[in-house]
Amino acid sequence: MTESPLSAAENASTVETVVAAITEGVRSGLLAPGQRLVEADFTRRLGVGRSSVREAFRRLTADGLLAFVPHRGVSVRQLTRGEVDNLFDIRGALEALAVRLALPRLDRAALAALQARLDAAEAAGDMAAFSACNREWHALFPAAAANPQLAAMIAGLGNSIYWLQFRVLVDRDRTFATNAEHRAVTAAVLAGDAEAAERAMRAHVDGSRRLIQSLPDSCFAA
Amino acid sequence: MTESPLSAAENASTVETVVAAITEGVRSGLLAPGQRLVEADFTRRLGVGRSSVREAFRRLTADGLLAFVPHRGVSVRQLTRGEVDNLFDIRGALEALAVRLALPRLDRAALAALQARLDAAEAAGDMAAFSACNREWHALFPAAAANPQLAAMIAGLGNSIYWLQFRVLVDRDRTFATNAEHRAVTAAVLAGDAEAAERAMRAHVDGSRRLIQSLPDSCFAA
DNA sequence: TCCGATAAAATTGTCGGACAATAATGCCGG
DNA sequence: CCGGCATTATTGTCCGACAATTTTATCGGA
Repeated sequence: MTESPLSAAENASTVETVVAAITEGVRSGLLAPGQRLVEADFTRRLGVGRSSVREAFRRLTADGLLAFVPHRGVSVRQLTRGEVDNLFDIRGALEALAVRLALPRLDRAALAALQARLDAAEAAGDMAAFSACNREWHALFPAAAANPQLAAMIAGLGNSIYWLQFRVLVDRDRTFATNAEHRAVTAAVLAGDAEAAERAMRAHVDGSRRLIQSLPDSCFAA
Repeated sequence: MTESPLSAAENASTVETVVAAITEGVRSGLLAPGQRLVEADFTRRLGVGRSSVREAFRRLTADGLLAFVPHRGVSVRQLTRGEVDNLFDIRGALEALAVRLALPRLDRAALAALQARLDAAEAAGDMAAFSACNREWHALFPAAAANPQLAAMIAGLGNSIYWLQFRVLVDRDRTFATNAEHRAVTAAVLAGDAEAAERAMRAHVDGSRRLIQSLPDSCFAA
């Protein structure tokens, strides 16, 4: 997870270099969703052996970033509308769990951090800053939950739907709605009301789901 | 996911053969938890190349069955008490979600199947049969939920804690308790009460958690 | 004897080549 | 225009090799 965005050929192993390169390509849009990735391509362009490329492919497949079909190689994963919906069901349950687990463990500093991200998101000028604040706010709960496996799962879900994230959030109304939902969760957390916090987080995930589902068919796989 | 229990060397690819062999070894206890697996060992014993063994290792690592450390290879995964507890938190949330999603989709046949597994579990003579019925009963919900990703996640969690399963359930009292918990979930499902069914499933998972946590330290990793 | 440092062995990480198996592509006759 | 066949491209698997790293064995000194 979370490598430095560029220059990955420093202290990392060869396969991690490849993993970083592909991740970068997918996130930057250079590798389009559904696009097929050919081993020989990467061996040449990156100057590494086939072993490393194949292992990187497999690792990214396990992470949900690539899709693998026997005898046909891997391609940048693209989900159907139904699969995205399925993932949002799971995400709702896991994020709610993260909030419930995190709540009794949030100290004064963590609560302040929550509030800070909220304020920063509201004050953000551009979409990149807004998106970054949101991600950081979301990550605070899994981090505080003292459950690394849960955090990894939530991060994995985020990977799977990342390619959709930067098609939305360009909507001014939605930023306001998102801020409001985040405020509702934060308020419940500050009040120490686990039930309400869970409910608010589920509602927030559902809001995000509805937004994503409103995208045109062209954003999804067949 | 879900391979045929035996005779895996027939129509499958080489790496699937290796995967099946290792899975069998772990499940049968031939490969003890924490035991290190050496590539050269399997290349010789199974008569396959290093590529296949390495890929099988990676695939099983992604599945949670093996643990991987760079430059030190893989070993049969063994979890600490805390990690098991973390997984049970996740499992509770996901199984509850599976029940909620499955409930409106269970037709007459599925409900009958639920009841049948329940009855079979109560009538089971030996532990193996009892355990099998329980697994089948549990699997009905993810299957009916029409959410393959959720089913895969729950199956993965099951893999991670499988090595503990056959250390318990040797307790006569616990079989009764398990049956009672399963009956409670089934009853709520038959009544169409999603809230109660979710609660009952959470309670069941927690019962299983308590049982596992009562095992001695020797069953867990450091 | 016990301990730490060094040397040897074992194991993994990566490369390159090779070939069979399978899928994708193009050609050609109908 | 279409179906069947040959060609090509790509993946699946094996092999051998060597560097990097870890583990084990050896040995000298306190």
